[in-house]
Amino acid sequence: MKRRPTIIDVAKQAGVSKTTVSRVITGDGANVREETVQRVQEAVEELGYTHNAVASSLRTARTNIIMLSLPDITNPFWPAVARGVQDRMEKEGYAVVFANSDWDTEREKMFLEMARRNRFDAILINPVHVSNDELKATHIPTVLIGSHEGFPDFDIVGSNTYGATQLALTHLYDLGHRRIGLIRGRRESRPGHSRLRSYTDFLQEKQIPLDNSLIMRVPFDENGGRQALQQLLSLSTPPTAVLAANDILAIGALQAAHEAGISVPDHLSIVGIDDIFAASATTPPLTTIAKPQYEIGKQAAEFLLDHLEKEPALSLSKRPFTPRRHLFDCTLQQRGSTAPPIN
Amino acid sequence: MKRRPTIIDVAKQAGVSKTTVSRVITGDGANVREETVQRVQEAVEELGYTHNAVASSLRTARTNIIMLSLPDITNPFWPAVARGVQDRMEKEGYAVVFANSDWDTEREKMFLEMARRNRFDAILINPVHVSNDELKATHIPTVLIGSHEGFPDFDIVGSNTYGATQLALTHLYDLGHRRIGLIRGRRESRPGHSRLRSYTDFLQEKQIPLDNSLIMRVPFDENGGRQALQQLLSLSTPPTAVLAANDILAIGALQAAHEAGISVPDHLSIVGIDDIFAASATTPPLTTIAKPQYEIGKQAAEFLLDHLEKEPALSLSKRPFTPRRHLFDCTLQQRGSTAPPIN
DNA sequence: TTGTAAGCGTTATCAT
DNA sequence: ATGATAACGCTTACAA
Repeated sequence: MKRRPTIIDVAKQAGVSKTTVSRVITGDGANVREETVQRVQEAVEELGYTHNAVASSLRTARTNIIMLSLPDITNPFWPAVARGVQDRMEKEGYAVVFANSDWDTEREKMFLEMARRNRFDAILINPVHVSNDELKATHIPTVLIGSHEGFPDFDIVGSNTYGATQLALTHLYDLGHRRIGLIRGRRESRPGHSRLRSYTDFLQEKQIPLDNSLIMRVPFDENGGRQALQQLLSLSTPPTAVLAANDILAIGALQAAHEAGISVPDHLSIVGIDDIFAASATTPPLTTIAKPQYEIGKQAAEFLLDHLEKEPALSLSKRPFTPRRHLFDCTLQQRGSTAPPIN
Repeated sequence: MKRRPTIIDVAKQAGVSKTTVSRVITGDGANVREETVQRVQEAVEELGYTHNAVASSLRTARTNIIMLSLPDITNPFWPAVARGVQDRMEKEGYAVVFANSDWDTEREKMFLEMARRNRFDAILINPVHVSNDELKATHIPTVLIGSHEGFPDFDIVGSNTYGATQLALTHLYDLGHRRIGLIRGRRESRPGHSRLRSYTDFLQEKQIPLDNSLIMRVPFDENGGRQALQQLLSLSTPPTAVLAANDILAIGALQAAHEAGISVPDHLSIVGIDDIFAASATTPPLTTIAKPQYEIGKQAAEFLLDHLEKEPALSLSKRPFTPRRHLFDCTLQQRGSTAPPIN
């Protein structure tokens, strides 16, 4: 039973000190003779040595691991974002740990604790229940994903949800719709607000009276969308168009429409938000507001790297911190689920 | 600038030795007086101490982190599997690092190297390019996900791809189809084989002559499916039904059919495999073969835990190892994209 | 350019 | 039931 070789073994084999080995391995080769580098590398080969990142982390206080905390990895929106994050962070040598809170408060907090215990270098999070102060208390450099308010102490990357909603509503309005339903996710409290605000602002601007029976609040999944639409259809004067807070809800609504024998877009227009893969696979393909998911992830990583390059521990506490927000604009992805109202 | 408190600080505060603190923290409280436990815990509270997992790992040679290596996290199949893995592993206190190889050989290998350097406790992988021996060389307990052959040294969890294919073909055959196209993914070399074998076996059993022009091999995405179907439709006698190796390909094919003005299922039946979310969102909803994705992930985690509970380092090398394979049966999810052929 | 030696924060071993 | 002390494998002043 041979244990794994350490730098000491390598040092012996190469006939140098472990310091020198360390210098070679960390690429700090600047101050090592070329010939010595060779000898060390040969020894590494021969022994099949692998650098022990754990020991290194203990010494350097950097793990090169970051955490990405998300509410629901099975919503296709997030994997696309995650890829942007990963592509960028990997390039800098960071590994990305996924934390899937499943909308659960305790889990979300547990993950923060995990990040602390494991001394992860940074956190990227779409906060669902966790507060600004709780995030600050981790003392870990953190960047938020999602257009959230109430987080004055952090950089935020997201999309312009307010604008996205306006875009969708304008599209419907221009087609001639005046009675427009809104399907919101129940859990999505914070961004949900910005959608709602955008909705009411829009109605006001267009001088359309607000009808609360047109606003549905349902669980954030396909079935939620289905239920919401069923209820909307049962109104004495149903809407001629519906905006759903995301594509999953919209697809559920679309299915409910099919099931109810309502033809989309002839008798009902439906718009989603996100532009996930499935949006283009429905019939009719879903008109939706596209968010640059990959870019969002990438930009979030970029912000994080800024924090990491400076003094990791101090970035939050010390110098006056002005949070940056990068909200990507969204674009209308016009497909087949919207058309002028029939009458 | 106060550094983070260590067990030494806690020990001082509580008036005990750091050994005792360690005992309390690791839950090894068996041999500590209740009163002492109290004192230590109070000190922990007061100082805001968090256990340093890195230092602990260095000493114990366990990180409580496992790696999940996947080819494409944006294929909705995998997040569902991942959730099963995470739910199970979390319960045992493990964190899960995602590695997204994006079908790239170098990246996949790089991730193995990462797992070694970081001393991850185990690897869960859907191997795309990596070989049995390369996996063995990591000396890290590993379990495979996916129905792969050529990996004699590892436990495998997956689904019965061969059976799934038979199921789909039988369904089409029973509907009356005799000319059935097959759309395979180009990259998916190994499981692709088992689908192909199942396909040819089936034809043979039913005494249908094999027509190679009915077998398409395309990139593993929506566009691949689209292209494949276009080509199949351009044949002098096109197939009356098509089986796609996964739902993404099937959805691409479905779209191509729409675009070509071919009505599904009236003029063409399409079957997918996986039953991802989008499969039920298409019109017509896709008939497909459902795999128990969450269960697959959970079972894989279960196998892994077996390895972890025994001597981690020895599980591969020592005692005679009989690999287990747990292949879940798949079920036909009959929806709207299949019907008897028209003639 | 290279080596010596002192940590990093734990846990394991052995005493007491 | 508790404590002293030696690892764990690496990085980093400081010396040479």
